[in-house]
Amino acid sequence: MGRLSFREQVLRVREDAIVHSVNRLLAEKGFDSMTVDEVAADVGIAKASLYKHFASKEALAAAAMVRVLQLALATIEAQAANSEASALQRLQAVTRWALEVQMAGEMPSLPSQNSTLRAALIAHKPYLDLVMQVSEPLGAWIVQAQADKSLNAALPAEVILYTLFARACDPVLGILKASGQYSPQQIIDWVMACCFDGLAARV
Amino acid sequence: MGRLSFREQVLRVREDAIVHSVNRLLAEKGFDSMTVDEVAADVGIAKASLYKHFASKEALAAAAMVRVLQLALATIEAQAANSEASALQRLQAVTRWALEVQMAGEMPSLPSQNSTLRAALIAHKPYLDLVMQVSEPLGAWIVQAQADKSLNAALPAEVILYTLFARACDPVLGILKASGQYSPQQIIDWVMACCFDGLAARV
DNA sequence: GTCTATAGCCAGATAGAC
DNA sequence: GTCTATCTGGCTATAGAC
Repeated sequence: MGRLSFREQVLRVREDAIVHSVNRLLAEKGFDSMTVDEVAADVGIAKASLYKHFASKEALAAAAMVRVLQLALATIEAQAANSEASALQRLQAVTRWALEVQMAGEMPSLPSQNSTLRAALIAHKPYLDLVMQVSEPLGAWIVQAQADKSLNAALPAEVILYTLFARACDPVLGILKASGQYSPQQIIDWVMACCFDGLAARV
Repeated sequence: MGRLSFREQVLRVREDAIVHSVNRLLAEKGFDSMTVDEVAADVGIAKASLYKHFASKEALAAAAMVRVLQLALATIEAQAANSEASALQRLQAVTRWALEVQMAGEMPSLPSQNSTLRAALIAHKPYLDLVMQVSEPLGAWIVQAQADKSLNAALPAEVILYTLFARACDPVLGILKASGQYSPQQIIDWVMACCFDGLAARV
């Protein structure tokens, strides 16, 4: 990609700041409770200026999702480059990364039930492309881990993939974090254990 | 409890119809996307009449939660009466019941992030009491199952309890159901396996 | 208690000057 | 592109007749 002009760099930095605020507010309050006024106040610009950068509240949410998916993709690529790790270890590393992001209050949570938001997301090509790019290597590792008998082969790969996505937003983390009794690391270890080892005892 | 007058019975039936509609709409659209107009239309009465029965939208949601918690309590009591079952089997039976309710589109899902709703719920004594009444026997069974080594004893009972509550609203069910590829029974079996056996293969 | 009609408010989006 | 000020629609909640 070519060099950006000064004006374009300024634009880029401002939009990054906006997306970062949206990300945090989505993680904290959720899409429905987050207001565009709050986003503007958090960034420190006028609401009308926000709308010069993003066409709608849904577009803001989509940008936040794109950002976190890009980070996920980077994590996945780092795991792919680690030739030491098994498929299961790679899946666990990516899952742990997602839990750490959520624990840090930076995992945007979108209501799967809001239909206008869903429509906006599936119409947003960068988002869809990234979902594909993320799902592909994860799906391959799942199949591989089932083949080497480290993942439950009785489950369709699809079910495992969806479960991993769902655990990235697992509300249990927020509840345990809010209780204030345990360290973030401890909480993540327990949620990882619930996910991969299950609640039932292992013999 | 004494007999109800005819008027009181009519009132009761109408309120049951309201709560049932709220329950379904909460499961389908979530609290924020559900409107009081929709509830009124679904019940077939005027919105103003709704407000004669329930003081606010939050009160409607609380009533729906109370209803589902009462059903959960009945399921728990049925399991407690079943002297054949082990603690783990009882927990699994209750979890399966919750998944079946969700699969039937009747598990109300409330956003944990909406603060006004949270405030209304914790101020609603019948709701809080039922949460306690449900948590108590479940907690006891968890401790018992950890003692007899059928549940993972390395996890705090609290973590397991919260995880079971979270799985009752697991979005994975909705995604798999929406794909239309699998039978409800099949989906529930898979989600149960993910929850209790974990994603990793058992040796 | 039920209805119709409406108040009141809030949040998403825009107009138009600079 | 940024701002202030405003529009607009939708939603919760209520007034008031019957």
